[in-house]
Amino acid sequence: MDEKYFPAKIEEKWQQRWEESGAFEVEAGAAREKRFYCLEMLPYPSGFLHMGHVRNYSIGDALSWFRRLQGYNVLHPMGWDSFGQPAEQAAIKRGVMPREWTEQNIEHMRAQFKRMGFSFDWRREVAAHRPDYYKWDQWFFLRMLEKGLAYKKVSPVNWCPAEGTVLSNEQSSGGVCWRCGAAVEKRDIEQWFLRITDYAEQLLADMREIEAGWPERVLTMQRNWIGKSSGAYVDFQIKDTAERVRVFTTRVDTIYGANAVVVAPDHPVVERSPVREDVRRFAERVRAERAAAREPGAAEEKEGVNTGLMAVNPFSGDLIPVWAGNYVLTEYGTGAVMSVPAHDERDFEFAQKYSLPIRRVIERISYEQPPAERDPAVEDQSVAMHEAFTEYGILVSSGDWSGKLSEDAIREMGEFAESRGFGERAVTYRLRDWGVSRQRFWGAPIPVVYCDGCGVVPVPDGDLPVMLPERAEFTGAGESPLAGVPEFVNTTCPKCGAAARRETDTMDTFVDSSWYFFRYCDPKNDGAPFDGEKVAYWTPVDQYIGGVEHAVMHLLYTRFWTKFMRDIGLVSFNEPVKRLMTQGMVVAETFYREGEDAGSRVYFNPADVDVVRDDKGRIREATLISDGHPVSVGPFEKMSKSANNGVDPNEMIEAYGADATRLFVLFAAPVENDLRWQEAGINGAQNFLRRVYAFVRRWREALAGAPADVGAAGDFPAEARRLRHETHRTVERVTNDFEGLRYNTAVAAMMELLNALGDFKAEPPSASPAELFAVRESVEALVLMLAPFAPHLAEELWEALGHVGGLLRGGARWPAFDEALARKEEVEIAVQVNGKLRGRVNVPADASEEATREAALADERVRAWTEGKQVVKTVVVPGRLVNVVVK
RNA sequence: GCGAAAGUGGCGGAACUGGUAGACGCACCAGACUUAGGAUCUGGCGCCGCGAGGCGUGGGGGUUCGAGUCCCCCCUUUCGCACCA
Repeated sequence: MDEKYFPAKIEEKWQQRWEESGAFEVEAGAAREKRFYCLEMLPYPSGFLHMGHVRNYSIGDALSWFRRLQGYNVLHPMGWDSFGQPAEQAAIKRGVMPREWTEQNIEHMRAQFKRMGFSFDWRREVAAHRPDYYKWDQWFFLRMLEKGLAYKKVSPVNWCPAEGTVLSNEQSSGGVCWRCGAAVEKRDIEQWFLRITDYAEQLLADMREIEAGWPERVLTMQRNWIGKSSGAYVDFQIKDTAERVRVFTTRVDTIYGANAVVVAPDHPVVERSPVREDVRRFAERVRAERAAAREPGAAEEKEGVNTGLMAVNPFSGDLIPVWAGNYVLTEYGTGAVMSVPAHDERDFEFAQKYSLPIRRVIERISYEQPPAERDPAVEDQSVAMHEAFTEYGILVSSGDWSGKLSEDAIREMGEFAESRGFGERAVTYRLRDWGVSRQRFWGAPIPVVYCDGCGVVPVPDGDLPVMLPERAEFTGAGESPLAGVPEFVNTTCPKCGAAARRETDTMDTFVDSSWYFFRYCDPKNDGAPFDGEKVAYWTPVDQYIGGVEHAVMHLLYTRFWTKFMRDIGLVSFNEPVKRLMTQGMVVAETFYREGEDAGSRVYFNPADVDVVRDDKGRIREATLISDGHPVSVGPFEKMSKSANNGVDPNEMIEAYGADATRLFVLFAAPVENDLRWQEAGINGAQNFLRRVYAFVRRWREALAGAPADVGAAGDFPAEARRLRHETHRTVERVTNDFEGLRYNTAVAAMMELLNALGDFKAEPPSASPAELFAVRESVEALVLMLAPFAPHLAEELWEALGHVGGLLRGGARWPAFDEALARKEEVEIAVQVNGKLRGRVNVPADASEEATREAALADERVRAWTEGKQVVKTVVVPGRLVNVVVK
């Protein structure tokens, strides 16, 4: 053992050993109950590891080590979400082909992962861009096509007219092209969709199965995203025409209060309007305003135009006007609503603005007096209504329905509409079908062929994969670069053999990530996406770890994909992930000064900047320490691959070692909190490791002579008993903390144990067998518990303590704790007088209530406070406190 | 606007089902060892007070022998949804 702790040396040594021994390579085997699938969201191979990655994978790696040491067969794989735009951007900017660029990045990042010492089974690596992977994307697509779950429809995309190219939502944010600033248009193109809406109900209902293991917040977001809403369609006849306008409402019970039908500005019924030119101009203006709006979807002031059309309320027979309104969305429901200002906030606002009548038809249920029936002849019954009454209640002024409760009326009126043929009860969802077409090069080609004679023809399974060409023209303009590769486009029809054209759209990269973790179970299979038995052994995933930003997209898609896989017999469960943990972001304080060149900024290392904060913790002033001059201050910025201000993990590894870096990110904050990166803290982590190292080095030789079992150790003196108690208590705490991924407190507990070891009085050369036993037991437990956080050092110390074969191959086991030893022998009891802490007494842990009370009352300080007072009562909480109430 | 979560020292954060608030660490202060240290070790470290003691978990009220924890009102922050009919 070296005199000092040299992380680089130790880490290199063990990374090599792990590689040679295949320490992290696993196969299906053992009992299913003793297997554990630990999964972290796979990264996009940008080429650089950032602290967010380090955090994400340190969390999973620690859990994997913990389970392995507990004797589980642990699958902990890694792969690459390697399709997607940045590779095409690199091609446009630097002329390097996407495949080459991606492979280089993967090489680089894999090396970085290895330097971090993450315990991945690299033989199982998958990468979305490799044909042996995307072949199965295509295979799944064909299965969906067979089941009618994949279909084509015309749908609007964001289109930059200046460049003639399709943009993603992100690229067209603010309604302008991110590159040239031209106003983005909506253009209709035919695109492929997957019918996720067929699964809307299941996606909601099956949340029951994962409620216990998923963060409430994620489930809520998914629930909102799916947006189930039960109500009814009702048809309003348009007077003097054969047309009907269908509206969707959840509150059909309020229909007698409808003062208008309001349609979206581009609703087809507008064609019938005598003032359709006005409405068209209105629609145009609304569209323009939306495009110019800074935040898309932000609420605008309600506006509308009276179309001059009249509609018949099918329940009451009332004739009401048809308006076009900017607050009615084309995309939701039927693009038309009935406006009931008395009982809907938006309609109320609209009615106020245009002075439309407000008719109250729902009253709060009152048990004292029956609701007042209002005179139906009087239009404005908004007496004392300052806002809409949106609760359920009792119907009034509603013809035969008056007197009914909202709940009953909603059901019965829906049924009534159905029986009369002017409506139906219905459930709608906000969830849309999943558009998977991308007019891009770097994605899995959609495996269909267009033939003049046969139409849309699926590529036969035997012809998969439809390979991406190696090269293409990348200009950033026009349609998918694939369309410019004749060898790709021109093919023959699989059905009739005639000349045909391939689909040039590729799939959304979320397709790749919807099922990748099944492929890890059987990554080399070339006859099927995976072997059913292998997947049955490993899945569902026991613990999934990733960022909240995937709460709806990825995590909803993968649930959908799993249900589809179940329906075609590939898996036998409903939900792919039992437990989900969403870790917080790593954020960095960045400081910059505007540079010489316009728009350029000079960044400073946060460690060199002295900060003054206000009482809210916000930065008020920052001073560059090196030269004492003030610099301007930036807000906290998210450290991410797109930000060039991140902390480079390589620098951390070089300065402190991978072990200290890992330990620190897990210790610095609870895993679900955001972590503000402050380099100052990391030396604390390194210091801890150094002290563990020094302790082992000091005791190593003496411990070799420690008795092998308790029996041989003899009697334990008080101090050794105390140490054993600390050891067992710490093992208990750390073990429990692991179950809840509470790494910060687990590390704190280990630090306490080291402090206890440091306080241990005996010196190695003169320690008694019992003392040696206690120290050895403690140190070994500490080293084992350290393995998930600092695996290199743990291996090194485990070896130094005389164990051979390494932690995993050598059969080391997570320490067990003895319940009895984990309990204290003697406890400190707080003594309160009238609820105020006045003293502390020590009593045996098993002291009776009476004995505890007596000890408390006998305490000198307590007596000073109770002297001459009457003791009204005493409350004794065994093992905790005594409260003496005096008067 | 609606919904959810959260407010604890200078900072990150502990505190099991109501029971000793501030574990552990960072930063800071003092001392030791050093030619030196941004290394290491020892001690201190919520606020006020010389002290006894008092105050203290965003603010206000309540329940209780006892409240960071439970209840009510308010404030602030973060996140999500944002005209979803």
